[in-house]
Amino acid sequence: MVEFEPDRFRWVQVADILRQRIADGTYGPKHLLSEVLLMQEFGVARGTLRKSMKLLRDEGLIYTVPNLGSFVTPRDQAAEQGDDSTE
Amino acid sequence: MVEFEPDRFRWVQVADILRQRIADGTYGPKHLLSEVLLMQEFGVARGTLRKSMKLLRDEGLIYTVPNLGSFVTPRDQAAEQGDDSTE
DNA sequence: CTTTATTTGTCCGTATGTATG
DNA sequence: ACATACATACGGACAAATAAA
Repeated sequence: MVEFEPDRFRWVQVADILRQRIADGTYGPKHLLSEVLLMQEFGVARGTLRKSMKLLRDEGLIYTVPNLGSFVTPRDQAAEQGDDSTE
Repeated sequence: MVEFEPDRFRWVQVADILRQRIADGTYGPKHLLSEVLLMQEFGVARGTLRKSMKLLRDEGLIYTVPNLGSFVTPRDQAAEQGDDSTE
């Protein structure tokens, strides 16, 4: 459960937590940011979470594929070159 | 087509109708409660119908098998012995 | 074994209504 | 009047499992 400060808007606090997780590396480039899971985790409504997601999307931290999900934007796409080939 | 009262939520009214049909015997133990068919019959969205189904499932009136369908919970499982349908 | 159809599970996008500050 | 926050309700789209041909 997440503690929310009454002074700051919830959707701002949620966005702040998500932003930190992205910077922290908790959410990798392939991590799915599901609205349903996140709204359950934070205990907020969908509209609230979507507002947070919109902020992160506006910042370029995540990108959303309609009917699929939202994912973390890779910081360096070129880094994929030197990586594997097993895929 | 089903008439919905504006005062009560649709998913509650749908659940009420389905509950009555189960008690009525319209839906037997082997009857498949298809989401697609029911949403077409009641003229509601899938999310609405799924909410009604969740309520009935929570009440124990129906059970849902993933990727298969939802069925009416037999009141008396032993009754299946002496009872057999033309199927 | 492959294909097709059916069904549930889950995802996002959108709009509306209600309550609160 | 306005923004926040929640719940309801609609729609479309994709994935996975099951059953049947």
